[in-house]
Amino acid sequence: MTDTDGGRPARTKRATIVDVARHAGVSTASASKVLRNAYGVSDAMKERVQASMEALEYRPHRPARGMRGRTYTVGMMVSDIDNPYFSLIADGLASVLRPSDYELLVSPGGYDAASQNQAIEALIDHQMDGLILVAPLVSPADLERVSGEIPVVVVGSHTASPSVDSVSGDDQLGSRLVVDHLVALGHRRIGFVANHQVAAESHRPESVRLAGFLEAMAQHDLSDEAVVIDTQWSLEGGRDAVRLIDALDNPPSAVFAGADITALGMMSELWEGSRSAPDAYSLAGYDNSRIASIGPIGLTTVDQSGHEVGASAGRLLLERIGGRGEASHLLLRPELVVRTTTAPPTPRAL
Amino acid sequence: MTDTDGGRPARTKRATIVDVARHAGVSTASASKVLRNAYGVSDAMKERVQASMEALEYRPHRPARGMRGRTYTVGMMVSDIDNPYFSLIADGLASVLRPSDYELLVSPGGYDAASQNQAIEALIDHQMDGLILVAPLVSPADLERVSGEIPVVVVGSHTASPSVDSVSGDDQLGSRLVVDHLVALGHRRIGFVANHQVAAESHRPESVRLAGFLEAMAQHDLSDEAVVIDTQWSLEGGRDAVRLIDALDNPPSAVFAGADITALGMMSELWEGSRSAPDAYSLAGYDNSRIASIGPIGLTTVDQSGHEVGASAGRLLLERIGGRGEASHLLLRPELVVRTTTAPPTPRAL
DNA sequence: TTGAAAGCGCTAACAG
DNA sequence: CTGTTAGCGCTTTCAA
Repeated sequence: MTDTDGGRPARTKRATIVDVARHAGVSTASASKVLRNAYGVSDAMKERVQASMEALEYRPHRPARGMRGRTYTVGMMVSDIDNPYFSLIADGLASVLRPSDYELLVSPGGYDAASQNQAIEALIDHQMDGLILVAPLVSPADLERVSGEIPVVVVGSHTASPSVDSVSGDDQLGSRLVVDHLVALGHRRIGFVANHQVAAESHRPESVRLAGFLEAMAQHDLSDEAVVIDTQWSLEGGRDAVRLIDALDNPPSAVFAGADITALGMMSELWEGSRSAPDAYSLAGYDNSRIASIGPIGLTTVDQSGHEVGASAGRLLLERIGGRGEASHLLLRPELVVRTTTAPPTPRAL
Repeated sequence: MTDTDGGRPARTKRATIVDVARHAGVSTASASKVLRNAYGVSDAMKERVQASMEALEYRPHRPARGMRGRTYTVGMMVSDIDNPYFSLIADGLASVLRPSDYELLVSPGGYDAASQNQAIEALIDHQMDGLILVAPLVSPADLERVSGEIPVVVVGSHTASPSVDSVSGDDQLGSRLVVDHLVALGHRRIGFVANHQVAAESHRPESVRLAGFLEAMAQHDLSDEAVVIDTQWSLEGGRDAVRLIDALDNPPSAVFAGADITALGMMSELWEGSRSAPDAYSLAGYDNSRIASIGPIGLTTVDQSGHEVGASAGRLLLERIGGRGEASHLLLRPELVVRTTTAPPTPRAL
C-alpha cells in the first residue's frame, strides 16, 4: 500500500465509483444510486456524493455500466455520413438527446445489406440502449430479429411492424405535390427517375415515391404520359438518366428525379452538354438538401424536415427505452419548395 | 420450458465466451486466446474453438472486453457529420480498418470547443482504443491531456506535438497553388476570405492557409494587392464576404474563399444579385468537396485527397495502438483542380 | 434509507 | 500448450 505518496500532481488513473464512494464516505451502492438518480436516497447523501463526483472529476465508465445496466448511448446507423439529409436528422436527434443524458454515436454502415447488418451488430455488441436506423437496407426479417434484442426506430422506411417504431415522411404525398406542381405549370408528359431495386420492396421510400408518382399521374388522367426511367439514385445514376431520356422517342417535358442527389447528377450532365433545367426540361428533386438552395443550383424539391424527423425519432426511442410496449409510427408532412429548375414547358420547334 | 414450440423465435440470450468454451470442451482462457489470436494455442484447439464460435453465433461483448483489454473500436470526432470532406476521410479510414478487426464509430462534436471536448470525453468513456480528431477546436493543452489517456491522431490541424500524431494537407502549399494560378491568369489584386478566429492559433488550417496566401502574394511582389476579408467559413459567411467585397473601394478581381463552403455561399449571394463567377470576379475554394464538381457549380478548388488522409490517419492510429512510441506527422500534397469559376480578369469599363 | 456482496463477460497473470 | 483464478467498474438483489 504505497498510497502515502501524496503531493504528486500526476494523477494518471481516473476516478471510479469506489473512489467517489470513499471520498463521500458512503457505500458504492449509494453512489451508484445517486449516479442513476435512482429511488431512495436522502437529499443530504445525494448532495454529498455529487460534490465528491465533481471534486474527483468522476465520469462513469460506460463499458462497466453496460455490463450490468445501460450505457446511456444510442447508436445511429446510416449508409454514409456524407448525406446532407442524414445530418439534419442527426441534428434533430441530438437536440432531444442532449437534455436527457444520452449520447449519440454514429456508424457508417455502407451501401449493402451485409455491411449494414454488420454495422448494426457492432452497435448491439457495444450494448447500446437503442438504435436509430436511417433508411436501412436490411430485410424486414433481420429488422424483426434486431428489434427483439434492442429498441429500434427506423427512419425513412415505411414499416408497419408491431415491434419497430418508425418515422418517415409521407412520400406518397410528396410525390403528389411535385406532380400537381408540374401539371399546374402545364406539363403533361412527365418522367420519374426510379431507384433500381433488385426486389420490389414496398416499404422503401423509393417504392412509395414511385407509387405516389403513378397515382398522382392517374388522378390527372395522365397515366399514359408517365414515363419511368430506371437507374440509381446517385450522382452517376442522374447522369445516366439524362442519357436515357435523350434516347427516348417521346421525351417528357418535366422530370421528377426522386431524390436531390439524382437531380444534381442530371444537372451536371445537362450542363456538360451546354443545357440546363428548366430549358431542357423542368427538373424536381426530393429531400431539400442544403445544396439544392445554392443559387446556381436552385433546385425545386420536396422538404421533409430532417430536423423534425430526427427529433421525433429520438423521442420515440427514448420512450421505447423507457418501456413503451406498442410500436408507434409517425408520418410527417412534406412540403414543396419551388425554385428555379421548374417552369412551364418550353414550346418545341418542330 | 416451452422450447419445442416451433413458432416462437428461439434464442433470446446471446452466447458468451463461457458457452463457447464449454461447447468446445476447453477453458475460457483458451477460448479467449483464440478470440484474440493470442500466442500459444495449438492449431487443433484453435480450429475447435472457432467451430464452436460459429456454431453458437458467438459475438464478443465489447463492453466486457473493454473492462479488461481492448474494445477493438476507434472513435472519430467531427464537428458535423454533414461535411463532404469528412466523409471522404471516414471512407479512407474505414478502408484500412476493415481488414483489421477494428470498427469505427463517429461522434458529431459540434462547433465549439466545449461540446467537442464533451464528445471526446464520451469517446474515451466508451473505452475506445484510439481516437481520430478531425479539425478539432480543442486547445493544445486539452489535446495533450487527452493524448495522455489514449492514442490520438489529429487530422487537419498542423500540430508538432510529441504526443499526438497528425495528418494534414500542406495548406501552405495549397494556398500557393491557388495564388500562382490566379496570378498566371493575370490577376494582381486578390482577396482572401479568412475564417474569423477569436485567438490566432497558428496550428489551425485557416491560419496556415491565410499565411500561405500572404506569403505567396509576397513572392509575387503583390503584398500590397492582398486584401483579407474577415468573416466565417460557412454558407452565411460566404454571403457576408460578397457584401463586404462590394463595399470595398478597390475590390479584387479574384477571390480565394479559403474553403468550398464559403465559396458556395458567395456563389449563392452573387447569383441572387444576378452575378456570377468568374464574371463578377474569379473565385476559388478549398477542399474539392463533391458539390464543387457539379456542372453548374464548377468551382476551382484545391483537392486534399480526403481518402488518402483518412487512410493515413487510420494506419498511424493502428501503429500507435500497436505500441509505436514517437509521434508521427504527415503532410500530404494538395493539388489544384481548375474548373470554371476562375478566368482572366474582366476588363472593367470605367 | 443505506450497505455488503454477488456477479455481468471478458482478459491476464500465473500454475500446471 | 492449457487451465484456474482474480479481478475490471459498475448495478443490483437482499439484508440491516
